[in-house]
Amino acid sequence: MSVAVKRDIRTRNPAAARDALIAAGAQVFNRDGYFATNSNLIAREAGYAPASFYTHFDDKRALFLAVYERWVAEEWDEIREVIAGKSRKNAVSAIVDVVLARHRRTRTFRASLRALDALEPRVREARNQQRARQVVWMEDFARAAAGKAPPLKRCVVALFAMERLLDAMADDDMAALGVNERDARRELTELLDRLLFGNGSV
Amino acid sequence: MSVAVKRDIRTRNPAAARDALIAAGAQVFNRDGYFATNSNLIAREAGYAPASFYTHFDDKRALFLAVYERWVAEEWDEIREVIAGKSRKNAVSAIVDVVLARHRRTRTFRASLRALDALEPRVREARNQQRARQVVWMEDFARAAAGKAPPLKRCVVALFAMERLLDAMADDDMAALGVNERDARRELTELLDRLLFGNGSV
Amino acid sequence: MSVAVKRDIRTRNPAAARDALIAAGAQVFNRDGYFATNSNLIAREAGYAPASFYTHFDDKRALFLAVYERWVAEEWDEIREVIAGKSRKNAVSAIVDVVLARHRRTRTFRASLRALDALEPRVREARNQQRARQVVWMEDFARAAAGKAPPLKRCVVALFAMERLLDAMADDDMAALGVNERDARRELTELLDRLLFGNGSV
Amino acid sequence: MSVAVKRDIRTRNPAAARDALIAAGAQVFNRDGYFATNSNLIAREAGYAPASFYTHFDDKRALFLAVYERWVAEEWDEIREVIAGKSRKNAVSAIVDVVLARHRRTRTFRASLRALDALEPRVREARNQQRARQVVWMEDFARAAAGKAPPLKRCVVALFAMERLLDAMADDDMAALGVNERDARRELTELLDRLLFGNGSV
DNA sequence: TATGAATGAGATTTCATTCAT
DNA sequence: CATGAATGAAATCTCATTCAT
Repeated sequence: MSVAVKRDIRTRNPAAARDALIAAGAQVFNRDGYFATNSNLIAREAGYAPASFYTHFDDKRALFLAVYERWVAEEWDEIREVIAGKSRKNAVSAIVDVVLARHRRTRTFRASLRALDALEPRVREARNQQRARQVVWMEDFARAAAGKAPPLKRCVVALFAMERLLDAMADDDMAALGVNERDARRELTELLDRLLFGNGSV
Repeated sequence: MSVAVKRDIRTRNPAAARDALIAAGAQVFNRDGYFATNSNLIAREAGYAPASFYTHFDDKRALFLAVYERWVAEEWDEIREVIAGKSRKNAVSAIVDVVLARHRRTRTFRASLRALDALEPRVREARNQQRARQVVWMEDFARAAAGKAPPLKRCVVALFAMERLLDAMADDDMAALGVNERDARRELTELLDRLLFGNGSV
Repeated sequence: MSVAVKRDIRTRNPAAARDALIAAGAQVFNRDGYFATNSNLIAREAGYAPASFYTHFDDKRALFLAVYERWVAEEWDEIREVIAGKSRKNAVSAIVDVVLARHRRTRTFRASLRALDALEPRVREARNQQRARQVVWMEDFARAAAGKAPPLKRCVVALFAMERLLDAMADDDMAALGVNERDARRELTELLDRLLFGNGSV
Repeated sequence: MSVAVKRDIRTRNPAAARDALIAAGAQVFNRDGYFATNSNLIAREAGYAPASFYTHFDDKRALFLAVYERWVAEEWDEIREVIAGKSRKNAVSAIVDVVLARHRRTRTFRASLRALDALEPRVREARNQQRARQVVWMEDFARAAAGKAPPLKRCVVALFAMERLLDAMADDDMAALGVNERDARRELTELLDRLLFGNGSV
């Protein structure tokens, strides 16, 4: 039986169980949203009994944190992969492509993330740590491109603006206001360029 | 008895009941968050029985929508009041003051709003309608100030950027990344100025 | 249907519901013991849904306290009733009869009581308040019988000794050690007499 | 590693494992109470896995019994040790000292004991066997002191009274009723004296 | 004998919603 | 319109016990 086979692989392999729960969590959080689901369902989707959830995570919140961490790691991986060997200009465009596609695939997950950001201090911390990493990366990128990095405050402002604009594009809020994606992308690129390099051309 | 008096006023006065429920909802959503509260509790805080909630609202979601609408209306009122008789330059600064203060007072409410934005289509629609109004206002403001309005796409981008930056300031995410409020405000103002008027000085 | 009739009587009568829950609790605590039962079951036995339990009591512990209070009140009532019009000597004997019979009917309940005494501060307090009342009663009784009351410390000692001896008799621990009830009663009476009146005859 | 050493000693040493479980049980029952703990936790505190518990005991109840037996044995040991070479009068006082101190150290354990007494027939039996031994000891003691033993019924009554009074003192129930320890001890001693030797002086 | 992992069964509790008055 | 009471449905979490190694 397939169930038996499945069990054979996973049983007594806690790392695989954790993994399966994180994968199921990612899927379910992104399908139903954090608040519209529960640990029982996620455990079942991962192929475990409800009680087994608690062998690996303290509660739903803890699983969400793990899912978020994996989500972030995957984003960095994807970005690293896609910019390898690309020119600066093409790199920016490729990053926007990648992130926008990811955002579109994880719309409901991101909504939960935004909600938990304000509700769960641990999520907040994790997000701000992630942003700090992004700011450093931005500074390095700008330095490599223009010889010197813009002031921290400008990078941070650029980061938050970009965060919201990518969300708005991925969630079709831009479109709802009558701005098509091509224009939105161009405006975003220009904005980043101005902020990070202090001029209007890429 | 005061309770009796209270009842006398409210009983058989559906508008007052609706009002009281919206006020209680605003308070509770901002204190406990949308997901951590329930219609029974809100009804009680408004001075009504749980069942009475359903006389006025279909469910918690419907109440949230009404609270959001009132929240938006209050913001416009506050802004209108504060910019009356101010110069353009002072108006922008005053608006930031007012919105930032409001944001700080309604931090948990806004978190729920961001979450519901993605979870409840009706909330999404309401927010985008509100944004459409804001864009029109921005265009008018820019036109009055500079003779001509920037293209729609630029206004929309400015709006989303401002939305996120004000949230980040009010929620202390800027501070968490090492940017103090004064700098953040200056960067925000400059950014808006560049986007709406195409230059770097206010 | 009898269920419908039952509902008709109880529905929308919170005092009756509370009452029914206390009665069911008394029965179930005495049948299964506090730790071997649960609020769902008690609610069902009282004719209510599990959730209804929480309309009337915070938790199982709170119900236990209410059951204990009723149990104590009933004991005083029974004693009052039985000693009415009896001579001093006959009164003591009648009280022992009544208490012993009650103890035998409530053996498992008393076991839970002894356990909770140490586990739940509120139960402890309630029991010590009850003991304080009993001590006052003893002092009054001794004063009426012998002209003066014995010192408090002696009354308290007498109370605790009596408490344990009645428990031991009712629970057949005396019998297990080879002491029959008649002898046990005589020893108990003599002990009380010595303690309260300082001599060996009643 | 110390953990490895610990394992080396215990592994494949069922007696040591049993021992460790009883010791952990004694500690945990006295810290958290019988009903507020579980076999998984006790096994972990003993340094074993949850499943190992079942290699040595059928269930939590069986462990409790073993803990009780050890508790009783330790009491006899302590008493034997402390009365060695003491006069009769000093012996009684020393016993009260020892037992009171033990009771105070094992307050929560005793509470569980009193609860299980009525809930678990095996515990009941074990306690009554222990009481039978105590009665024999009392008879011997009285015989040695006064030439002849009091009747069984009197010894049994004395035992139960003493049992409760020592519990009440150790649990501060005496104090709660306004009787200080010194007075309580004097009353207890006098009571025993009267019961066992038929007079009022020690 | 020892164990890590897994789980069935179940207890506690919450809450949106209904219903009779 | 207002309501107190009641509850079905469900989510969270616990724990004794089993099983394969």
